[in-house]
Amino acid sequence: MIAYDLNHMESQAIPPAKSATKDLANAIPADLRAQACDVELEAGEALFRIGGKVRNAYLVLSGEVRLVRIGLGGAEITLQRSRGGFIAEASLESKAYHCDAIASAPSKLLAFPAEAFKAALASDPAFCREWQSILAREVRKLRAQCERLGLRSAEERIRHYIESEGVDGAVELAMTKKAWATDLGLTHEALYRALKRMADDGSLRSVGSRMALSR
Amino acid sequence: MIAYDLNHMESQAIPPAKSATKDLANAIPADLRAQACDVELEAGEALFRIGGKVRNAYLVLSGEVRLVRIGLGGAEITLQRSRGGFIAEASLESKAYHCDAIASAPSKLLAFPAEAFKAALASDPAFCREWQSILAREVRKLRAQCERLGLRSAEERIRHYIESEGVDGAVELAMTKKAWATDLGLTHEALYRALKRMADDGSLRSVGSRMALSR
DNA sequence: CGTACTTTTGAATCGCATCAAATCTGGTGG
DNA sequence: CCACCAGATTTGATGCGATTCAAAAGTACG
Repeated sequence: MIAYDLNHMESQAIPPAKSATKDLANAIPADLRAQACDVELEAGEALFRIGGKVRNAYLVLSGEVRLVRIGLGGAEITLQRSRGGFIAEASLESKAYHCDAIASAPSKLLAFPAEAFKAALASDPAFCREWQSILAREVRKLRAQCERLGLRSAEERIRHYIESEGVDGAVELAMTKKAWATDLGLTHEALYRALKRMADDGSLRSVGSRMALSR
Repeated sequence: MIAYDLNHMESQAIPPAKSATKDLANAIPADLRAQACDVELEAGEALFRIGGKVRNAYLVLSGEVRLVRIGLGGAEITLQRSRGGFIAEASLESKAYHCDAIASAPSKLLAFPAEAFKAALASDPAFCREWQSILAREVRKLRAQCERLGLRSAEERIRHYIESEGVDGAVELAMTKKAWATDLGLTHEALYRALKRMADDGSLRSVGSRMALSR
């Protein structure tokens, strides 16, 4: 039994699924949906372990699940973190898992039998198209995220986020600023300060959770 | 006509396609492959422009192509950067492009007619599966990359890279260290210094382009 | 054998992380 | 309704590590 770093555990329940997750659930054919099981995990509990046989496709409904591998020095390496949406879908093709999946907060998920999932993909052209579309959207979002994290300053990342996720230089944040900071690869302090600087010099107007760039 | 930031232009030709790109090309059915056109771009040249009709799926063989949007203040926002592999594949579903595609180095690509591409996906189950598998791999790679860029120190990113991209705590780098630094979201100086520190304290052994973690 | 680029090292600076602590806010139970 | 609590939001002080600017040495290739 491996002890996981408790720094990554959220002490409190994480808000319910985002709307996007609901869309995902709707994309699933009824007959496949009927075969899904509910899974509930406590913080720190494992969904699967490295070497385990791939039996299911998992959809995270709420909470947070991380894919983790233990490195040489015993340090843990997070490969993916899901707070809604599919997790480890790339493992569907493998026989066995190449990492551990650990809930870092109390989480609810849906488990679809892997065989049924693959069969549905093969036999249901609409689902197949939908699945490709889901993957393609995910790829686009992740690429933008990588570009953003490659930027050096807090302000550049904020601008990039608003310009790429928002419309016309404005976004309605769907999360707390603290969570946003994590998404941007910043500490919350750095984010607050950068926002203040931008508000002060007039390049950003912020009302509640709506952020709009100026000029 | 929009002038693009020349800082992002590579003055020199970028090495030929990685082996992964070759695999991609092989995944494409012969009849689709036969319909592909070669495209060559000079540095700074546009592959397509925002608002343009989506006519093709593009595979970058060599060089570098960036998807770029111009923000409010005239600053450019890079959404994706491809140095091999498909680019803008998420746009296949759209009618028109929502960003510009600019070569930042002399580049060669293949253009597949979008209709033929989609038809092949629909009619060729093997290609459809292969395409899903390509997307899933891409998703996995990008998620690992995002996790890596979220790490705060150069050393952590190096460890993460080696542990997640390599085998048994060792990788054979397929690029120059300078290019690696960009992948890691670091300046090349920061990478060289971090590598030296790690070599000095014995946590990394490096022979040529092979990097191995110790302990 | 010269040119272009990578690799390496140095010095100075700046921005972000870190540690601390005070307020604010929404939700809970008495 | 109010007291209370857990997080979120802010602000401050400090230090470290990465960026930046510079320049030298190494290397591949025509």
